[in-house]
Amino acid sequence: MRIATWNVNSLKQRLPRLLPWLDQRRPDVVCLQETKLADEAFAELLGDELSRRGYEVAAYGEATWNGVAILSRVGLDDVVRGLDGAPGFPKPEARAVAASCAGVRLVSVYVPNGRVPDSEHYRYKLAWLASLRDAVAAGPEAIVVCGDMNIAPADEDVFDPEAYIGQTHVTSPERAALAELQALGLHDVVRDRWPNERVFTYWDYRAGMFHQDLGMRIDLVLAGAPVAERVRAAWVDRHARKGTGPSDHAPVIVDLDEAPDGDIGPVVPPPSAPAHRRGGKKVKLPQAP
DNA sequence: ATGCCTGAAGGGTTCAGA
Repeated sequence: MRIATWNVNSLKQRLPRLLPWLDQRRPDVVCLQETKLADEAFAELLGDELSRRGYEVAAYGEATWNGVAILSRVGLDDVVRGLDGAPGFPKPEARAVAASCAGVRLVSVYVPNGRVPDSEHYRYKLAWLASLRDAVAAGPEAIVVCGDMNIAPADEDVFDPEAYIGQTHVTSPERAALAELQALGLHDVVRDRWPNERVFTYWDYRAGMFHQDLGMRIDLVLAGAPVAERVRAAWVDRHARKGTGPSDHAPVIVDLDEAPDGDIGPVVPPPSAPAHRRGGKKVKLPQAP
């Protein structure tokens, strides 16, 4: 079974990239973030295109901002929109949707950005993460939390740790919240597979950051033990960040062995690992206002 | 000068993103 997660930064704008990508990579389950579409608009925009490809859809969106979804062609049951008891800003935002697909509980999440440490937005982010932790703790072991965590788990996950000191995405409380989530038994399957590689999932659109490989790894696939032990491949699809009209995030793709009870999905070999070197030149970061 | 790109809303510009 092939699982993918992708922050598409507007489904409407990304349609010319999403559909060919679905046909090329043929994921069985796709977790999307930043769809920026209300559910009716989602269905109208790509309901037909997705059902033609065999996908069922669990969308949880709103106009303008946020929005998450799960696409599955291996079953889609017990859909839950939002997180129980999660804070809003001030109203609940469309940042989590869960569904069961071929025996795996999937949660597609778009964690609040946080903006500036100690701001209201930052406290909202930490409170939201606490709700996510509680939801995962109440869920099954065969769970995968996928999505844009808006946290770089370690200094190795940003292109220049010194430039990020004091910035959101790398602060201790954020990393501690992520560690709490992982302490429930979730494995960061991409880092586990590539412990010493330079691996990013997000590159700012500006200043040629992608082409210099100056990015961050903030989109994660966190798998419970029964799923993590089935991982056969876990990689970032950088190809999807190239060319015309890309999202600023690349998809993360994870292939699982068939489940013990015999779920069989397509098996496609991953591309060879990129020969990136560690390090990179320093670039001045955009400063908060 | 510096939010350098991109998307969205709404209005002739501003905010948000990480």
